[in-house]
Amino acid sequence: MSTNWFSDNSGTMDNLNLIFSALSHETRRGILERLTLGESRLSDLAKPYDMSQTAVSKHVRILSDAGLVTVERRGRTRHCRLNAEPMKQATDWLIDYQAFWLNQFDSLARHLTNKED
Amino acid sequence: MSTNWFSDNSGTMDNLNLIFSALSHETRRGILERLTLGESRLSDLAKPYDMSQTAVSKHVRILSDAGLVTVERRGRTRHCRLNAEPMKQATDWLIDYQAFWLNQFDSLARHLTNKED
DNA sequence: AATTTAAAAAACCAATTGGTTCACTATTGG
DNA sequence: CCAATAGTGAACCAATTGGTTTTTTAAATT
Repeated sequence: MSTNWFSDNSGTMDNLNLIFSALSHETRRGILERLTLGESRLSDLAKPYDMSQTAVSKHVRILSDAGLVTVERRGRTRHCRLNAEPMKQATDWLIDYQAFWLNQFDSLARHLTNKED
Repeated sequence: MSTNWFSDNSGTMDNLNLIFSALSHETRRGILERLTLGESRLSDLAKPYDMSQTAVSKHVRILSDAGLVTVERRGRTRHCRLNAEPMKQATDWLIDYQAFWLNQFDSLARHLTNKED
């Protein structure tokens, strides 16, 4: 697919892999949702979950690797906050994709209903 | 996160896991992009890729499990086509999420610029 | 009927994921 | 200084992923 109309060969594909992969786990989506309410310490982030803080820390790391969360060290605590800009890459892919698909669907619908082609 | 404003407890989370996970691999996004051009046999789908047809078949299976592709058996060939409706779930999550985030950002911006709060 | 073709199934493998526990490093507070 | 707190790092584990090759099934072709 290297010569497809969608490709850009600018390294954003790798980002998309990381971003979609990060979004594919419920815990991580939960963390992101939580962070829309405002910045949070790691330990606070971990509280609602029935898993070790170490596990949550790993999830945060994955979000951070995907660029979706930034972690600022402040004393002995880590403060996480959203960085939604990279998320836009994912949204854009989906929107573009849907545009193409809807277009195709419209063509099909036009064809089936014989309205204007 | 079971009592979060985002949750719906209606099983769509599992779908989101499958959908985002399916989207997190370049080959699978490539297949979807290819399918926006129209339906395709599995063997044709596999041609551009430097991997076995079995591997591509597995990718298609993952897309199919996520509901993004439907496979119709026609004689000895399998014909794949898009089913973009489930994709809307992913788009909706991202859009909703961005809305919340942008909202938060606006609040922050207002606060920082001291314009109206 | 025999051969080729399309695709899945099965068995296998290395690498990754998602979790654990335990040890360690800082940092804060008494 | 000492104890408690916040967090990471390392080692470990079972399950999953992404690929392979080989086998099998079923349909099309000759």
